[in-house]
Parts: sequence; structure tokens; C-alpha cells
Amino acid sequence: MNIRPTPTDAATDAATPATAEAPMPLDDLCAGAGTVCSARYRATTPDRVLAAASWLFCHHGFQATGVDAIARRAGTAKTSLYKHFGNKEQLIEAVLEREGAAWRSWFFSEMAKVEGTAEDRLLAVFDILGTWFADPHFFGCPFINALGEFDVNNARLRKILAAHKSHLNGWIAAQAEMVGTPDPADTVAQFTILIDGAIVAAQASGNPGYARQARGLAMLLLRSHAPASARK
Amino acid sequence: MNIRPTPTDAATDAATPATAEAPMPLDDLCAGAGTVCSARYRATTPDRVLAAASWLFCHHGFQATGVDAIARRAGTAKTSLYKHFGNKEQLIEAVLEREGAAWRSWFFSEMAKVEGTAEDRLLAVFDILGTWFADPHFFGCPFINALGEFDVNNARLRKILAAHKSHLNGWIAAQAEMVGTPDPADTVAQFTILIDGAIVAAQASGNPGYARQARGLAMLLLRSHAPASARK
DNA sequence: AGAATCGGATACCGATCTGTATTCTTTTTC
DNA sequence: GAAAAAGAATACAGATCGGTATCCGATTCT
Repeated sequence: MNIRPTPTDAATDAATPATAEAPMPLDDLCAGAGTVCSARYRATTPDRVLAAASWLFCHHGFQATGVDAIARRAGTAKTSLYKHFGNKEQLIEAVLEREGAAWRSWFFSEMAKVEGTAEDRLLAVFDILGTWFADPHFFGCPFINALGEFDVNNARLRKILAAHKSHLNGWIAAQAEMVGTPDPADTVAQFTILIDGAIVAAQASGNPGYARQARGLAMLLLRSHAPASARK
Repeated sequence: MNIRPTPTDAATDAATPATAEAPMPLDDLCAGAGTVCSARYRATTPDRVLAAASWLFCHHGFQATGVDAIARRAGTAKTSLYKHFGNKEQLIEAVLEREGAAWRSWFFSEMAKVEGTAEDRLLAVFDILGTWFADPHFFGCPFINALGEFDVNNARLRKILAAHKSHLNGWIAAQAEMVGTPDPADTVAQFTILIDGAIVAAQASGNPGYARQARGLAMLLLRSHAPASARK
């Protein structure tokens, strides 16, 4: 058991194999980093740092990842990293904010492909989650992971988390109103449970199938009120 | 924002206020540590260490908690800690195992008070979760928190996690068979989503009400098959 | 061409980390 | 009461942490 990254990870953690040659391409830098990949950062130094930090944070945790390792993987100097982000805390915040933005961007672009009613869209949430879970390098939601790692009383972090959640929740509430659920706020809370539960269950088990189970529960929920009406 | 424990935490983190006097009573040692409290460790040195480690791990995370801080809070010497647990990894494993055992002991003792059918017991799961969430020092499930903090490929940790989950899942499966759900394995998976989702949602929001929402979803699920029959 | 900015390389600082060695005191056990 | 085990106190080792200072090369802009 390893708290720190295993020795075998060194090859993938570092962008270059000890001998400095050409820097790792961006696509490789964030390979298997889930939502990060969809961001397609431009190849500026800050972007490379963010991509490298995302990968390492998600694979080894925030506290366990050192600044030196991030700079090494990004193929940049620690000096530059600090020049752009100030300190590690602000880097973590920047990573979370960009992770959230990248995830939402990906999610809603997938959702834009869905045709049908608001109910169809609400159910499609879990189909999209399923493709996320099926990524071989799926590591769970960075926000949920950060939730357990940092102190409970961390205002800045909880603010970033709340902002991310409110984006999705606002959309769900709008769909719920279209469907005509008796209390959209309740629907949002119930979907929160289903989404977070599916994420954690999939992460813990490595089984993407929980997305389908959550979808089944959501369908049950939507069918429970309004037996056949409420279509928009 | 503080990654490391805030300076103001020092007063509660340390068992003694810098000047070594009488060691902190065990009840205070694990005050507000949620499930740990229910364990009621005996006052031996290993037990004190486990209680102190649980409290600190849950409040500040595993990686962010140093061995020195654990020994300080336990009112013991670091030497004794290492004599009993070998190293920090084994201490973490011991803490998780004991946390799991304590939680299950508490959970099933609460469940023993529930009268009624298997369906009633399955719904009572969320009432019990609700009392857990309502603890002012509720910090989420230590296993879920550990999931995000440690490396994905951590065999020992995942084994402990799986063992904990299988205890609860086995019980749920038994109840599901009594109720007569079409596929008990499906029911277990769906309850996993509801339970984990409620835990994470309550942790993220600080609102214990998610237990009730999850209970509502569970009731919907149980009522969906077998319209009026299947009582045992 | 000259100036200015950006970024890489390296060494370093103080603090903290896990873990150990040593010494002494207390408690248990026979 | 003596032997033995357990624990406290202290200091320390080696490594790594976050963060900074300095220097130098390359690029860009006017």
C-alpha cells in the first residue's frame, strides 16, 4: 500500500523520463484525466501547469501531490509556476475552477445532442454520466474528492464547489419546471443524490453500470407524479 | 484558505494546551468524531491513539495529519505509537477498520430498535442516516473521503473498503429478498446509490435533510414493484 | 538593434514530514 | 521487593515540503 505515489508511477508522473528532451504533448499530458481532456488547453505555460496539476491531483490527491512534481510533469520550472499562480492553494483553486468549467462545457455539449422532452433530457443526464464513468481513467468527481481532503471550514473551496453545483442544479430546476414536477427544489435535491451517489458508487467499484441504475431511479421518480400528462 | 489546519485549530487538535497536564478524557478525545464516539474505546494506549487519529483524519484529512499531531492529541509519545502500529500506513488501515466496525455496530444497534417488516427496515436505513447527518460534527463517510485522497490502485485500502461495504450490502440483500424485489442485486446497487448520494450531498451542503429525500426515493423504489403484496 | 519580458535552471531556505535511537521513569508481574 | 515490560521525553536523521533568490538564455516588441 502506498500513500505516496508508487515508484512505478514515476514514469507516468513525469513528463520527461529524467533526461530532459522534448516536452510532453498536451494530449499526453492530460491523457486519462477525464474531464480535463475535454478542455483542450492551449499550450501556454499556465495551461500546461493546469493540465499537469489536474492529472496529478486527481490521481494522487491534492495534499499528496508536490509542487515539484507538477512542475516536472508540466515540463516547466517551479519558478514559472509560482509566477503564474502565486502559491499552491491558488493553483488548487484554479485547477478546480477550470475542471468545473471543462466538465460543464463537456456535459452541456453532450446534452445539446439530446432530442426530446425535458424528461428525456433529465434521463439523458445519466447516459452522459455513464460515458464519463466508462473512461478507463475515471477517478471520480474532483469536487467530491476535494470535499473529503480539505478542512470542513474552507470558505474559498466550498464557494467554488457551490458555484459548480449551482450551475447544474439551475439547469435541473429548469427542466423540472418544464416537466411540471410538484416541487422543482425537491427534484433538484433528489437528482443531486442520484448523481453524487452514482459517481461515488462508480468510483468505489470501478463499475460504470451504476449510471444505468441511477437512471432507473430517476425514471421512477419522474413517472411517480403526473401519470401520463406533463409533456412539454 | 488553509490547507494545513488553521492556527485556531491547535487548541482542539492538541489534547493538552501545550503544557502537559492530565491527559484528555477519552470522551473528549473523540468528541464530535461521529461514528468514533459510538465505539467507546477502552483507555489503553493503542485505543487512545486510534481515537485521536480518527478525529484528526476525519477533520483534516489523512495526508494532512502528521504523526506528531496524533501522538500529541492522544497524549502519548510518538515512540509508543510506532511500537503499536508500525508506521502511518498501518495506522490508517487500523483506523479505517475500526471506524467501519464502530459504524456498523452503531448502525445495526439502531436498526435493532426498528419494528416492522423488511420494507420498514429498509426505509429506516435513511432515518438512521439522518441522525448521523444531524451530528454537528458530521464529516462524511471516512471511506468515501479516503477514496478520493489515496491512489486509485491501492489494493489494501480498497480491500478494507470493500469489506465494509459488503457487510451492509449483504444485509440489504437479505432484506430485499424478504421484501421480494425482482432482483435483490439491483436493489442493493440502487440502495448503494441512495446511501452514498445522501452522504455526499449532506456532507457538501451541511443539510441533513437529504436523508429524508433519499428515503422518499427508496420508498418509491420499493413501491414500484409489487403494488400491494409482498409483505413478510 | 536594443530593450524588455518571459521562462528555464539551480541552489537554497526554513519548516515539517516519517521514522528511529537513546535514556529515564513508571507500571505491572512474579 | 526484584525483574520485566511499557511508556514518556528528547533528540536526531534523512527526506520532502512549499516557496524564494539569482542567474542566464530565448523570444518578442518597438
